[in-house]
Amino acid sequence: MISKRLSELRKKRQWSLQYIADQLNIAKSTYAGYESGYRQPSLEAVKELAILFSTTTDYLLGVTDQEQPTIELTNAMFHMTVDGEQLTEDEVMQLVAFIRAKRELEKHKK
Amino acid sequence: MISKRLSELRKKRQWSLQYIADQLNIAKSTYAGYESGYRQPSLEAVKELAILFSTTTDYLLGVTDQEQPTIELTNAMFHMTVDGEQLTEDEVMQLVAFIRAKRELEKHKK
DNA sequence: TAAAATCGTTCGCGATTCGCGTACCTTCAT
DNA sequence: ATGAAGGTACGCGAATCGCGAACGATTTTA
Repeated sequence: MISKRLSELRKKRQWSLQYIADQLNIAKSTYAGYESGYRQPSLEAVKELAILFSTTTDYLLGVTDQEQPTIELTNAMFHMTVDGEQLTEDEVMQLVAFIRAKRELEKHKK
Repeated sequence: MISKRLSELRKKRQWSLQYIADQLNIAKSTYAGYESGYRQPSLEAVKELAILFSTTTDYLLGVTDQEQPTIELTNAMFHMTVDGEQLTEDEVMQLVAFIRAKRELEKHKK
């Protein structure tokens, strides 16, 4: 799974094997092994690859299928900030109400 | 890092080493090795542990320090939904404006 | 156009690390 | 006392790692 993900991400960015190997300070053949599935990267390497590709380790490992996480606002089991300041539960609910009202309005416009 | 995280999460849930080993179908000593730092779990094990603990692999690996992800709304590099429906970039910006205005108002109330 | 560089792939080697069973020590309930 | 359960530590064989080297195919440079 991770081999597929790495291959996709690298090609999308048009990076070479050597470039990534240099970023992680490993041999080209080592990284090539990750993509071919011949080798498994160390946990540390997985971590660095996620950062390099600006994605999450969950995506690389196949825990999730989305390169960037999708958040359902009505699910309050996560935290959000605006300008670095935490949103309260109330504020999240107000946001949801705001979006719903706005959509309702647009539906009637048509 | 992962050893520390695993140890914390397990103790918080008051689970035994044996229980987790059973869930992952590995030996107790194997999982114990993960917590002591004597061994590193396979990528597959990391994946399963994240699911078992209801957290993310990013947290286990120390990419992030939050058990549940925190999202900065002004960073538009992620996706959000309300009632399963994707928010547009415009809508996200409106939300941010809404929160900022609300906070400004509250600041003046005091 | 010839030479050199870059790219991706594969393989063997030595070294490292894995997963398991086992043994050991505590604590607690029988 | 005895046994079950939790946690820790270690040796062993097996599996896997990371690296350098070699290769053919393109692309770039001289």
